[in-house]
Amino acid sequence: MSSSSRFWLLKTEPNCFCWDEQLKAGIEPWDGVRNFQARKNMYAMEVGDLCFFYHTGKERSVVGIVEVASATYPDPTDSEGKWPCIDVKTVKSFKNPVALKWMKMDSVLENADFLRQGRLSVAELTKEEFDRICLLGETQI
DNA sequence: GCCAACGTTGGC
DNA sequence: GCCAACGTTGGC
Repeated sequence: MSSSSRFWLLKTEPNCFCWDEQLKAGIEPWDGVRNFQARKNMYAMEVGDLCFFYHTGKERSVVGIVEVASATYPDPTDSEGKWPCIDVKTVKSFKNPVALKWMKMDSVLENADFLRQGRLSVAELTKEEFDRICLLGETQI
Protein backbone atom coordinates (compact mmCIF):
# COMPACT_ATOMS: atom_id res chain seq x y z
CA MET A 1 0.00 0.00 0.00
CA SER A 2 1.46 3.33 -1.02
CA SER A 3 1.54 6.25 1.38
CA SER A 4 -0.83 8.18 -0.86
CA SER A 5 -3.62 5.65 -0.41
CA ARG A 6 -7.07 7.03 -0.09
CA PHE A 7 -10.23 5.44 1.23
CA TRP A 8 -13.64 5.39 -0.39
CA LEU A 9 -17.20 4.33 0.12
CA LEU A 10 -19.18 2.93 -2.80
CA LYS A 11 -22.95 2.85 -2.59
CA THR A 12 -25.12 0.38 -4.35
CA GLU A 13 -28.78 -0.50 -4.31
CA PRO A 14 -28.63 -4.25 -3.59
CA ASN A 15 -31.56 -4.95 -5.95
CA CYS A 16 -29.31 -3.61 -8.66
CA PHE A 17 -25.90 -4.97 -7.72
CA CYS A 18 -25.18 -6.59 -4.37
CA TRP A 19 -22.33 -8.00 -2.35
CA ASP A 20 -23.18 -11.62 -3.20
CA GLU A 21 -22.70 -10.81 -6.85
CA GLN A 22 -19.42 -9.08 -6.09
CA LEU A 23 -18.26 -12.14 -4.12
CA LYS A 24 -19.15 -14.48 -6.99
CA ALA A 25 -17.51 -12.29 -9.58
CA GLY A 26 -14.35 -11.48 -7.61
CA ILE A 27 -13.68 -8.54 -9.87
CA GLU A 28 -16.37 -6.38 -11.39
CA PRO A 29 -16.74 -3.02 -13.12
CA TRP A 30 -18.11 -0.28 -10.89
CA ASP A 31 -20.18 1.37 -13.56
CA GLY A 32 -23.30 3.48 -13.87
CA VAL A 33 -21.95 6.51 -12.01
CA ARG A 34 -23.61 9.66 -13.41
CA ASN A 35 -22.71 12.30 -10.87
CA PHE A 36 -19.96 14.85 -11.28
CA GLN A 37 -18.64 14.74 -7.74
CA ALA A 38 -18.63 10.95 -7.83
CA ARG A 39 -16.77 11.12 -11.13
CA LYS A 40 -14.21 13.46 -9.68
CA ASN A 41 -13.65 10.97 -6.88
CA MET A 42 -13.29 8.11 -9.35
CA TYR A 43 -10.59 10.00 -11.21
CA ALA A 44 -8.76 10.46 -7.90
CA MET A 45 -8.73 6.73 -7.19
CA GLU A 46 -5.57 4.72 -7.55
CA VAL A 47 -5.10 1.00 -7.98
CA GLY A 48 -4.94 -0.57 -4.54
CA ASP A 49 -7.10 2.02 -2.78
CA LEU A 50 -9.55 0.36 -0.40
CA CYS A 51 -13.29 0.96 -0.63
CA PHE A 52 -16.23 0.03 1.52
CA PHE A 53 -19.13 -1.62 -0.22
CA TYR A 54 -22.34 -0.11 1.11
CA HIS A 55 -25.89 -1.31 0.57
CA THR A 56 -28.54 1.40 0.38
CA GLY A 57 -32.29 0.76 0.50
CA LYS A 58 -33.56 -1.46 3.27
CA GLU A 59 -30.16 -2.64 4.48
CA ARG A 60 -28.21 0.58 4.83
CA SER A 61 -25.03 -1.16 5.96
CA VAL A 62 -21.40 -1.44 5.03
CA VAL A 63 -21.09 -5.10 4.08
CA GLY A 64 -17.60 -5.57 2.73
CA ILE A 65 -14.33 -4.23 1.43
CA VAL A 66 -13.09 -4.05 -2.14
CA GLU A 67 -10.01 -2.56 -3.69
CA VAL A 68 -9.56 -0.50 -6.81
CA ALA A 69 -8.24 -2.88 -9.46
CA SER A 70 -7.92 -0.71 -12.56
CA ALA A 71 -7.45 2.80 -13.77
CA THR A 72 -10.58 4.56 -15.00
CA TYR A 73 -11.82 3.53 -18.42
CA PRO A 74 -14.97 4.37 -20.41
CA ASP A 75 -18.11 3.06 -18.77
CA PRO A 76 -19.52 0.39 -21.11
CA THR A 77 -23.04 1.23 -19.92
CA ASP A 78 -22.67 4.80 -21.20
CA SER A 79 -23.42 4.89 -24.90
CA GLU A 80 -22.01 8.39 -25.24
CA GLY A 81 -18.70 7.47 -23.67
CA LYS A 82 -18.63 10.43 -21.34
CA TRP A 83 -18.56 8.63 -18.01
CA PRO A 84 -15.76 6.55 -16.54
CA CYS A 85 -15.80 3.42 -14.47
CA ILE A 86 -13.22 1.35 -12.63
CA ASP A 87 -12.87 -2.30 -11.72
CA VAL A 88 -13.10 -3.32 -8.09
CA LYS A 89 -11.77 -6.54 -6.61
CA THR A 90 -13.23 -8.30 -3.59
CA VAL A 91 -11.06 -8.05 -0.48
CA LYS A 92 -13.25 -9.43 2.28
CA SER A 93 -16.69 -9.53 3.81
CA PHE A 94 -17.44 -7.72 7.02
CA LYS A 95 -17.73 -10.07 9.95
CA ASN A 96 -20.35 -7.67 11.30
CA PRO A 97 -22.03 -5.43 8.73
CA VAL A 98 -21.98 -1.86 10.03
CA ALA A 99 -25.41 -0.24 9.90
CA LEU A 100 -25.86 3.41 9.03
CA LYS A 101 -27.62 4.04 12.34
CA TRP A 102 -24.54 2.90 14.26
CA MET A 103 -22.26 5.09 12.20
CA LYS A 104 -24.54 8.05 12.85
CA MET A 105 -24.38 7.40 16.57
CA ASP A 106 -20.63 6.91 16.63
CA SER A 107 -18.61 9.79 18.02
CA VAL A 108 -15.83 9.31 15.47
CA LEU A 109 -18.17 9.12 12.50
CA GLU A 110 -21.19 11.26 13.25
CA ASN A 111 -19.79 14.33 11.49
CA ALA A 112 -18.06 12.50 8.65
CA ASP A 113 -18.50 14.08 5.23
CA PHE A 114 -19.75 10.86 3.68
CA LEU A 115 -22.66 10.82 6.13
CA ARG A 116 -23.53 14.47 5.62
CA GLN A 117 -23.52 14.32 1.82
CA GLY A 118 -26.17 11.67 1.64
CA ARG A 119 -26.53 11.52 -2.10
CA LEU A 120 -22.95 10.96 -3.12
CA SER A 121 -22.46 7.48 -4.55
CA VAL A 122 -18.65 7.54 -4.51
CA ALA A 123 -17.48 9.27 -1.34
CA GLU A 124 -14.08 9.72 0.26
CA LEU A 125 -13.31 8.73 3.84
CA THR A 126 -10.39 9.62 6.04
CA LYS A 127 -8.11 6.88 7.30
CA GLU A 128 -9.55 7.42 10.78
CA GLU A 129 -13.08 6.91 9.49
CA PHE A 130 -12.01 3.86 7.53
CA ASP A 131 -10.26 2.30 10.52
CA ARG A 132 -13.20 3.07 12.78
CA ILE A 133 -15.69 1.35 10.50
CA CYS A 134 -13.40 -1.69 10.27
CA LEU A 135 -13.35 -1.79 14.05
CA LEU A 136 -17.13 -1.54 14.31
CA GLY A 137 -17.37 -4.30 11.72
CA GLU A 138 -14.90 -6.49 13.64
CA THR A 139 -12.95 -6.82 10.45
CA GLN A 140 -9.25 -6.31 9.88
CA ILE A 141 -7.52 -5.83 6.59
C1' DG B 1 -24.52 33.58 -14.77
C1' DC B 2 -28.82 33.34 -12.17
C1' DC B 3 -32.47 30.79 -10.61
C1' DA B 4 -37.00 28.33 -11.03
C1' DA B 5 -38.59 24.04 -12.28
C1' DC B 6 -37.81 19.55 -12.43
C1' DG B 7 -35.65 14.93 -11.52
C1' DT B 8 -33.21 11.70 -8.48
C1' DT B 9 -31.30 9.74 -4.37
C1' DG B 10 -31.81 7.55 -0.38
C1' DG B 11 -33.17 7.85 4.61
C1' DC B 12 -37.21 7.48 7.18
C1' DG C 1 -44.78 5.75 0.02
C1' DC C 2 -43.17 10.24 1.46
C1' DC C 3 -40.24 13.90 1.20
C1' DA C 4 -35.81 16.56 2.21
C1' DA C 5 -31.72 17.43 0.15
C1' DC C 6 -29.30 17.83 -3.56
C1' DG C 7 -28.12 17.83 -8.62
C1' DT C 8 -29.34 19.10 -13.38
C1' DT C 9 -31.60 21.65 -16.97
C1' DG C 10 -33.07 25.39 -19.51
C1' DG C 11 -35.13 30.05 -20.05
C1' DC C 12 -33.87 34.52 -19.52
